[in-house]
Amino acid sequence: MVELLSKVSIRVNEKVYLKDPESSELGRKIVTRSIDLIDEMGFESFTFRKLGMEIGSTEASIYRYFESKHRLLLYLTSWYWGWMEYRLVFTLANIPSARERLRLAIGLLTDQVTEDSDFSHINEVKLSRIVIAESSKAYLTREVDQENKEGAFLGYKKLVARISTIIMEINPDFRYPHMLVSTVIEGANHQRYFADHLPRLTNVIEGEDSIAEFYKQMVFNTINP
Amino acid sequence: MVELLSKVSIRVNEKVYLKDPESSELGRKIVTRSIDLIDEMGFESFTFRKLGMEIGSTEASIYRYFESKHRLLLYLTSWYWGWMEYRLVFTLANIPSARERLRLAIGLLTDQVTEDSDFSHINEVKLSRIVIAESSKAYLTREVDQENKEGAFLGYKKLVARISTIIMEINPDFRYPHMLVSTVIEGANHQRYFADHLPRLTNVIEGEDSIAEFYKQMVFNTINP
DNA sequence: TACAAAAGATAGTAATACTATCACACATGA
DNA sequence: TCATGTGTGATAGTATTACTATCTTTTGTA
Repeated sequence: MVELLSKVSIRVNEKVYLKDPESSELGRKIVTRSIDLIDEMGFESFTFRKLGMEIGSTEASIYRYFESKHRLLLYLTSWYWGWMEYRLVFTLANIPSARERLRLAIGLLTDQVTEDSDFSHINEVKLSRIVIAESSKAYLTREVDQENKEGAFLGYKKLVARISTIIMEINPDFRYPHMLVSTVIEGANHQRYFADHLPRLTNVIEGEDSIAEFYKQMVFNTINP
Repeated sequence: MVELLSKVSIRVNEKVYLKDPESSELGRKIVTRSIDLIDEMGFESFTFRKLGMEIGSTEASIYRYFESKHRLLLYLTSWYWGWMEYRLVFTLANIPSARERLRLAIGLLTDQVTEDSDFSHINEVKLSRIVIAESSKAYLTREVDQENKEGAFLGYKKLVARISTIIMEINPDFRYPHMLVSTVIEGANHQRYFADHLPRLTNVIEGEDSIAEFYKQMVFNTINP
């Protein structure tokens, strides 16, 4: 899989960038180092000026790739959902049982990302931390409707749709598949954040992945009581 | 209840403000009008300068009440969770059945707030929209640990703890009560936002409150399969 | 070698999120 | 009645941010 992946790149909707960052050395550096910086200092403190200094370039050059730092965040989150869908397709290939496919899918969405797959210039461990702490800010803005029209959230929606399909295979009468899947994705991210910062809002049990465990229980009991 | 409430005020942890906004006319105006403005223009575009102009005062005067606009957001969200807990206690009083209490609690958390209770200078309908669209930003910052230490999130944690207790009454073996409750609260808010802006991430069925319905199903099936 | 496209260098702007200082109105209490 | 202090208003100032504009230099390629 790693070999195959090394020949593949995740496509991000072209509306979120001005110039494809995959198309040049500078573009890839912008992406790689922005992930480092946002992970270190948080999205609020991150600026194109700081990034420029880090990569030995300038603000102006970065603006040729991304219209704003918000668009860069859209790029990073879109890439992440694209990557997730990619992993999902491979993970579920040739598994006949729908229940087993759903189990694997929930695992993928809720397990902690602990290994950098190393098939790109993107560090997925750091990126997953960014998604946990910052991805809500990608859509909680006044520009959400416009950006949605432009397709900025297609990757997320495709992922949700794909898993909803599995749920409908298991129980065609279940009325809220999209709601359930997006609850799991957002929920798992929030619970990981709570575990680190607001532990009284969650239940982390030493030595087990409670979050993955909880959401598996929740999904199966909800769709097939 | 309305009469009783008119004599009561929601207490917010005093660390989030410099001077209690309930203690003066100006303070109450700051809170009332900031809710209007944030609801209208979003938290990003909202500034103390604009608020000052709205209430015929100045930036400097507002800064005497709140250290920053972020602290004001903490105040508003804390007030909201305090108000929720208050309503919860009244709603659940004298209901012997734990299952019925849980049902009512989930309803309170997930139903849309459509009426301004009119017992304070705070418009709860607008505030609930702010909570839906902006409250994640109250804790998704690098200052979360410090602010948590100061007690900025106590209201939220108390509410979660209170509902968790009911769950434990129903099923003492359930291992993730806090996780379930915070998943419901955050989930319901996100789903309302999705319904308005990213409808393919949810399932809104015309003429019924799908969100409340879904989370009730989810909770009961999860704790008592 | 010629030429365009990409990147770098530099400068500038309006707005933001504060901070600092001073003046003044007004209520209280001695 | 005067002194005092508190709360508020008015004004100004700062560092930083999120861009934009323009010009020059480098680099790949035909």
